[in-house]
Amino acid sequence: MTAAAANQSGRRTTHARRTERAGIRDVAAAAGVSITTVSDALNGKGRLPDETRSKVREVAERLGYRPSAAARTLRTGRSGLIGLTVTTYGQEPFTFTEFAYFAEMARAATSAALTRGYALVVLPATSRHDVWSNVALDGTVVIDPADHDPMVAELYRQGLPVVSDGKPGNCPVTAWVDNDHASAVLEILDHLAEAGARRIGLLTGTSTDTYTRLSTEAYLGWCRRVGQEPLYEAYPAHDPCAGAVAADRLLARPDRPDAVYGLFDPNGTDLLAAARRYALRVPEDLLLVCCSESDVYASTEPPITTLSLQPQRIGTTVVNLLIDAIEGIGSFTENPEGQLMPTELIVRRSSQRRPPRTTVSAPRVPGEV
Amino acid sequence: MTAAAANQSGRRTTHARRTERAGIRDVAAAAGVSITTVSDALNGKGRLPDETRSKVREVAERLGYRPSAAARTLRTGRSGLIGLTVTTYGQEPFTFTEFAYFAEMARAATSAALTRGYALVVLPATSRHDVWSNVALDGTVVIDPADHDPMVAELYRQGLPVVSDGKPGNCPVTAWVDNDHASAVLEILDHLAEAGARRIGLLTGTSTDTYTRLSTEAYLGWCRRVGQEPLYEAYPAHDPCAGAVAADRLLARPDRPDAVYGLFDPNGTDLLAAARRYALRVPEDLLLVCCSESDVYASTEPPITTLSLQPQRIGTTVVNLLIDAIEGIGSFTENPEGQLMPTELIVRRSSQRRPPRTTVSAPRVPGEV
DNA sequence: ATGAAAGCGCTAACAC
DNA sequence: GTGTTAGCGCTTTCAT
Repeated sequence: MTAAAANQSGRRTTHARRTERAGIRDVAAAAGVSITTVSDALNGKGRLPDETRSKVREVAERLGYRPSAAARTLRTGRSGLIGLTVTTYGQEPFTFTEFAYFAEMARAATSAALTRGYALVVLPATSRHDVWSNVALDGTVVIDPADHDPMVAELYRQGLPVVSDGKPGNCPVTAWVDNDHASAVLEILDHLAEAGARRIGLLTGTSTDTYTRLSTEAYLGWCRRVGQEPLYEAYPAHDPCAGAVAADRLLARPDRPDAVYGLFDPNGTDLLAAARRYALRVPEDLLLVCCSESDVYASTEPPITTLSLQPQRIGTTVVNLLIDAIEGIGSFTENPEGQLMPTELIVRRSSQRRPPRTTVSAPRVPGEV
Repeated sequence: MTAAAANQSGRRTTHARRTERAGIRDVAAAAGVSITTVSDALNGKGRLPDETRSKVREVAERLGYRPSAAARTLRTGRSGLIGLTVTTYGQEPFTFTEFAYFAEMARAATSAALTRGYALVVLPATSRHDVWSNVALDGTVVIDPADHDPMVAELYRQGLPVVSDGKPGNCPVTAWVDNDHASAVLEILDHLAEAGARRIGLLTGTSTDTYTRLSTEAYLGWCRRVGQEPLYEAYPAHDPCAGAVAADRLLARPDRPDAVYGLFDPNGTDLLAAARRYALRVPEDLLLVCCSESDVYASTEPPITTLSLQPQRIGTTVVNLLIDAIEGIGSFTENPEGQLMPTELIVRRSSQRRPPRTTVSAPRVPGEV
């Protein structure tokens, strides 16, 4: 045993081993090497003979040694943690996963982070300040930042990379990713018009996030262009009851639309229920499209056409951009890189006046099995 | 300026200020106090005059000082981070939020953690080992641990508190929470029998988790008791397509059930679709109940009776138990505390042969508005 | 090829 | 009341 090892273990014992877990010094002492060698052996660094390396590994294993993440973080300045900040709607406590979009996006983001060796922490923008300051982040994903988002500004000041889901209004993000919401809406409106709609209504939200704003603007622009009177109802998107009421109101109007596009997830079922109340057949009397990530719409009666924003893709991309920024040495550009991701229109019966010929086999009935 | 301050700032400058951010020493120097005073002032500790306290706060604010979470964690042994481990089903990459149950549970857990000043990290049990060892956790919530779960054993060895969602088979958890799955199933079967069902079928899973096992056993026991031939189809619960097929198969049997309980979320819509294919009216020809947290079943045609496992409640409870264990000084008991949480049966039309009198107003029709 | 020593930035014990 | 000092457990530079 070297003098150093004796010294170290001596110090340990005098402190009456207040920690149960083995530390790097214990491993070094047990293996008869220095802590440097242990560190290098375990991290695959330095130029040690394979013999030493495996010896150290074996001893570490035997002692059940687990390096301290805290110490490593302090020393290297990297925590391996990235934040996911969800803008909470209204005064709701925490609406994460309220919409399937967030749930899917968060899942993909978590998954992508893990693949690259990072863990992901969900931290609502409105969290207690002490929570934010208590967790060491290497960077943050921000969903739909506000125009002059103070939190993004603060993160920027701290020198942390920030990537946003949703084109940022006026804040210093490293990169951003978004759908082309305007195009998506126009595609849907054209699709409905082609299916015979003459008066297309919109179920939209009252909040001012980019998605709602861009989509509504695109709708209004389209109406202006084709000379249709806008027919829409807006409601606070975070309130599911309000959504059902708004759907009902839209179909109760004297100038009732013959097609509706709903911007939020549960609008499809709400509109379907409302249509039933007014004895409107879908798609004969009313064409329906809804923006949603849920596959329940594949088996409603009738199945409802949906627009998917592909949150998995966005979540994955956003995280990878962030980790690139973290690992790439200061790729801070004054003008952030932005990229638009495609959406996917899944056409089902609710938006087609006459069902197209498909290759799908006819529904089985008993006896035909 | 004290000698110490001069010395500190001197050291800083010689290092050519490699960090941009202000440290505690900078604040101390600028405020003309020692770093201890800064620490105490900012953390509300020690016995400082309010004057000093506010002075330090002001200086810290002016300098944009943010304490280093990494250093604090290393020093105090507390990271303020708790893990949420999701058992992934089969070979699927990461099924978190696949079922609304997980999504809801995770949301509630995150929220509860934040309320108590902790952040939550989602870490699948199968994550790369380096991710696990890279994040300093104060404790972990484990969803549905396996019988002799190696991960739980490892966490226990590390001295970390573990609380499980789902009664643990044989592993050392600090506490656990679960629903009374057996009772819930019996309640549903009785409910269906009361509504006139003579042959109740079950849509169940092939995996061996506690939920599936207990529920299926309860069903089989009930059948034995009332003398009904068991009628069930099992499928890998993580595969939505398999669910639709299994639903179809169950209704295609020559000994077709006149009521079905589905253990997993999308079974309701699948069964409804299958019923339509076989021209079965719900609830007249087929009674339906499904275990789900989704409210789409309130507006299907007909609305479907669901069993809610109350994941929000479970998520909240589990996190609070964990944080209690973290903050309470070693409340490790040999026999972990377990508690059963109630489930909620939400009765809708799909499980009632004749609709009960309700106080709900009749659906509005145009003109009545 | 290996080891000694210097901190990372903070908190807490103790001295004044 | 306030300051000095000793580490928390690692990684890394530099010397050998």
